[in-house]
Amino acid sequence: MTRGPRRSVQPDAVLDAALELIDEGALTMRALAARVGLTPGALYTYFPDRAAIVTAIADRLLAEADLSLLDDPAEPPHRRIENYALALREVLLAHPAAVPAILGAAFNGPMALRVGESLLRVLPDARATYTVMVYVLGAIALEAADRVTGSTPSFELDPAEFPLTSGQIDVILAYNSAEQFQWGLGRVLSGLS
Amino acid sequence: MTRGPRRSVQPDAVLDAALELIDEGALTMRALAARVGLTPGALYTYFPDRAAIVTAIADRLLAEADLSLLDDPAEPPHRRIENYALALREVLLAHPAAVPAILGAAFNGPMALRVGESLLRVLPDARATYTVMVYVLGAIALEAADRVTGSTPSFELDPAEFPLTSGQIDVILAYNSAEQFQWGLGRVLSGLS
DNA sequence: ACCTGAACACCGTTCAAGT
DNA sequence: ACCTGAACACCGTTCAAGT
Repeated sequence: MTRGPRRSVQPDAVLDAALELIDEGALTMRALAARVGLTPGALYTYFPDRAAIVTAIADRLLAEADLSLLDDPAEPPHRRIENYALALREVLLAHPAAVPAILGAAFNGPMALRVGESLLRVLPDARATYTVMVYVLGAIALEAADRVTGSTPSFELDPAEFPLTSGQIDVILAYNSAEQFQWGLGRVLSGLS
Repeated sequence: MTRGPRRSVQPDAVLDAALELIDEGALTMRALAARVGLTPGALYTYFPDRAAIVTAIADRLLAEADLSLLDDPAEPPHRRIENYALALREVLLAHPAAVPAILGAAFNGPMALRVGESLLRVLPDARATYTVMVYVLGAIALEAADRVTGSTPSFELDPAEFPLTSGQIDVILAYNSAEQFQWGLGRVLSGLS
């Protein structure tokens, strides 16, 4: 039914290259065109503009986390959410520089709707579902920001001015861990019960 | 002690103009220079680069939320956090386009340390404090993203494919409200008790 | 120290023209 | 429809030269 290959590259290949460039630190139309062997102008046959490429990547990343984890009948509801949240964290933190775009397009893409619907199946109160999404996306966004900036920046910390912060500095430096992520999610879920 | 005015504009005036331009949708060094009556190159006497301007703005916005709300002895701990969180939300959502920068520089600026220390005074467990920050900043980031994109985009929603989403569409459209923000924060805090 | 003018090395996007 | 080549209207940053 589909016509033969008229384009020299597949749209998915363009998105692959675009994600690579984001991971490398800078996505530009010119670099993207060069990577797929095209002229910059030719990209506008594939996507209307740069923003469309970014939101397409956001939706594709969202699709990489296994949504069926939320429907696993072998697990209790809270654990299903935990499993999916951890999977999503893994997928998104593999591409920290792409995370801001995901936050930006969080509820626009088709995949976001599917995630929301699946979450509602296990946590039927929409307010509770939204609270979970806020926690999960917020934690991932903060971790991602930390990774792109280059982790914690030398930390000039005066113990006299910041006694409590200094006293728990070991915990604070461990903020960005799956353990802290999971601990907080557990507290959030318990507060929603 | 300080010398007389050698510069034609104050650094704070540069930041004011920069925030204006962010609010208007695009901060460029050239537009910023024009607004304060300088040549683009002259800006590099004030700030080393564009990124420094953005993080300075982030820290200044963070400073606008009244931190003393966290130490108000007339209020119980949870309500102090609620009051501060609502104040911060108000300050940041007044400049939604600047919010991503705040997320990015969340823990680097001097003001962020002060916020953290104050939070630890009312919620002494660093893990709990971080969980609250994740919720608060996550909620603000999602609301801000929604505002810059231009609120909810026409919403093509098939009730057959997304029955639960459709059934609570009224709640979902009210996601971005101080009420939802406060409700979720209450649940988070109760989970942390 | 502060500022200008001019340059350097880039951007995203458009569009006539070719196939 | 897809693609090239070239242009348009921008960027951030640097730097000699002036005050």
